[in-house]
Amino acid sequence: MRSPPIPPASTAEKTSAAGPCRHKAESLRCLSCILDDSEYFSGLPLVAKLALQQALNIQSYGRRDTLYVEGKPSECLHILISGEVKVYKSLLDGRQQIHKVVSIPGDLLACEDLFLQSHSSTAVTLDETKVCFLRKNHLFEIMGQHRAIADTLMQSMARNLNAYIKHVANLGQKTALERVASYLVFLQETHVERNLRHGVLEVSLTRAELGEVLGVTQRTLIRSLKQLENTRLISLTKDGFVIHDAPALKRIGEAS
Amino acid sequence: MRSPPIPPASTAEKTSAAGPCRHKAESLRCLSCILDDSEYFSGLPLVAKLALQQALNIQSYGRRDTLYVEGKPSECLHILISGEVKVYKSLLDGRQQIHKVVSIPGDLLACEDLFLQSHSSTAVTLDETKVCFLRKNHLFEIMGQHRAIADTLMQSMARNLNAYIKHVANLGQKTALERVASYLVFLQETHVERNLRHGVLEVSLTRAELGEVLGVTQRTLIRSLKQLENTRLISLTKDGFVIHDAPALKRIGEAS
DNA sequence: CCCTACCGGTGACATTTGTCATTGCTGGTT
DNA sequence: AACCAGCAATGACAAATGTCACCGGTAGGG
Repeated sequence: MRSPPIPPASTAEKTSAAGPCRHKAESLRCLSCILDDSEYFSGLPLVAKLALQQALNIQSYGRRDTLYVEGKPSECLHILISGEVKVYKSLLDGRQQIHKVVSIPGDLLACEDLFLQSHSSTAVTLDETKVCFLRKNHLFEIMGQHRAIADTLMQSMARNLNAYIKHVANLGQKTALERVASYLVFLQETHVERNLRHGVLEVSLTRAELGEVLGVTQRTLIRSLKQLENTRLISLTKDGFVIHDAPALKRIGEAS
Repeated sequence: MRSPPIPPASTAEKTSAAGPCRHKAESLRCLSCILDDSEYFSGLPLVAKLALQQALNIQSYGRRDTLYVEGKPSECLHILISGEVKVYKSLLDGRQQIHKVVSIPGDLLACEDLFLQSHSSTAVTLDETKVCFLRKNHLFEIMGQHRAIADTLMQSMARNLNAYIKHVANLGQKTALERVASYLVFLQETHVERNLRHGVLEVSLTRAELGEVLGVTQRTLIRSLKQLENTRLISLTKDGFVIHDAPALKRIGEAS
């Protein structure tokens, strides 16, 4: 009974212009540095990284392109190179629940669907985005040869699991204001060396989407933001949020 | 601002009376059949199972005993043998969010904390319960020798992850009634060969706890149950729920 | 036996959140 | 310049949910 149904998926094939992969020379060169830069993969032994590299393919997407769709067969694991992707589930009447926004290079996409026949959620880019992907059977094969890769994957899954646990705690027992506050703190903490320009927290989600992350409507999201602004904890600027009093925000959003 | 704070933890050491582990002869005999019975471990090669068995210890708990506490060092992985355990997080003011109720023999407890220094949640028994546990360093050692165990663990983690994803979808975008309906369906589906006696769905949670699972207060939980009863979809009996029209419930709780 | 504690359930009311219609701003297009 | 689409924001009102005080049954303990 809310927003209109899911927009049609405009799958992309184009190799878009602004590839923010720090190197001009694409392909292997780029892949190799992805693995090195990533907090998760950089610890792998060299042979393992090489084996991975050879199985990877790069793909570029534009804004609001679809990576994969809920219910469709799940065949690949994706690794984010650059850009941002929202991952969500839809209800029949159009309500959407955004589970996460994946924006850290090296983060995995669809790793929760690794042992499932089909995708449990839909992934759509927010920006120009590059990912590399890896067929499941290929991955399992490599994992058999390199234990370190299985370990890495398991840790990544554990991290994911803990993110979801935190999300459940937020959605389950907090008021709208508390959710907003703790999400802002979360954003600031995770984006501190990246999307934070001149103290302004840039967010690529619309107000409605932010609401879908936090399980509230656009109306109450705005109400809560306003309330935080009125109490001087944040400011709303044209291109993002400015956080004035992070400790106070943290206190409001406090769970345990 | 709601219920009183967390009850004190009365850790148990007793070997309680009603050990529902199908065999009288405890110890190794029992452990071996746990691994065989469990959907997750039964597929393991024999050597792997033997290695696991030797690292396991059995522990018995009474009702409302604490297995582990949020924030305390996380040192073991637990495997449920029998009984039921609720896993939850607390907010400062006493609000609790129950993440899951673990009740299937062979299910893992604290596997989300495997790579964490301390437990991210608290686990308390609902019934007389037996678990076996396994020190982390021991586990990692065994995993190194038997790849199959690492695989099993990863799959278990993936299953867990998907359960949380489903939970997020419920809590995020559904009304109280929808949550209750989909939880009842979930209970019926997962407990169909176990807790379902004469068509009555027995639940060991209080109304307040059920509310904490679904992220609503006791009051609205009861309201929703009543509404479902008034529309003849379920009945409330002294010892549980009777589901009359599962398809209709499913339709109400439908996400996708 | 009474007493008490706990649990399920209810009513009345307060508060929060959702719905809907509307405004104004902005950037892009013609 | 005129127009349009998309987004942020607001007000008024409706509906859902939470809070609180209370009742009644029941199981366990002295």
